[in-house]
Amino acid sequence: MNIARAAACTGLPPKTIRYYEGIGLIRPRRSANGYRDFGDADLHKLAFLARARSLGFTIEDCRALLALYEDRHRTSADVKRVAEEHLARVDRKLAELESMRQALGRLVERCRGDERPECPIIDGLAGGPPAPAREPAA
Amino acid sequence: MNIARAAACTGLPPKTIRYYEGIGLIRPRRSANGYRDFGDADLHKLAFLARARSLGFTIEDCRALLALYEDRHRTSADVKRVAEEHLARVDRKLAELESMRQALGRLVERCRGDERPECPIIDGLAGGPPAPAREPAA
DNA sequence: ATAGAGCTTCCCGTGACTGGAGGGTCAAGG
DNA sequence: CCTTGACCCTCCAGTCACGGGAAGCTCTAT
Repeated sequence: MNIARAAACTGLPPKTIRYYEGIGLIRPRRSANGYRDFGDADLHKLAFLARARSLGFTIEDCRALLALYEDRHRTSADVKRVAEEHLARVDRKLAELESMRQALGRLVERCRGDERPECPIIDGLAGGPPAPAREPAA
Repeated sequence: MNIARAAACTGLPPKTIRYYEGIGLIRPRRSANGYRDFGDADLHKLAFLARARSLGFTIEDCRALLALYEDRHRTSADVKRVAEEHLARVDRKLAELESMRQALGRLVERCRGDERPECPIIDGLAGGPPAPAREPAA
């Protein structure tokens, strides 16, 4: 199977598949004409990679997970450790994004968005105090 | 004020400050010896940039926001538009991360993490059906 | 005079691709 | 047999927002 069909099967762009080969994640055979020739095992690995990437695993995580996928003597503890570390990263990122979202939301909320220049967003960024929501600090 | 002190004042690393000058966000004067010399206006801009970046605005957003910050004829609508677009990006990213977190959490939860090779995480990545939480699909 | 800290510029590397140039291969149609 | 167009190949450069480090100049204190 050539690269376009492998791409269609796995949902990965051809460029990405070539990239994965370049960094050693897969090793498809080559036809006599030099074209890549993907077998079932390659397709399974590519689909595996596509799912792992869609869950946010890094390429290096994927490399480790693929090795575990192919190792019949793995332990589920090994797999779980990789996944839990990633989960922790995702949770940290989520917390960071949520705090951004909140701060940003507060600023946007208080901006009238009219034709005048006064703007709590600019003021907030310029370092004015966070400014209370309603009361002008009795 | 030299770069190390400007860095201390704004919380930005010297490297980042040089980078911001490189891409035209700030234009500090130069002393006779060629050292950068930061004035109050530069420090304000740097602090502004630090806050905007910490809210996740891209460098190009920051460029636009700085221009609005310095434009006394801006309208708050202009500012709000930039902020709302960013807010929308943050919300999309949050939704994406939350869905990742959920899928990932489901897999991790179901993995016993013991010494045996059977692993719902690997199975999930390998494309086994999502597999119901408890019931084996009556 | 010298040591050490601080400043300068310049270039390379990051992650995970994506776009494009330049060129070989294949199948169909004239 | 030749051409056209759709494939395929490799290699290089760019993305984003910096960070590391080299090579070299300047300042301060001893």
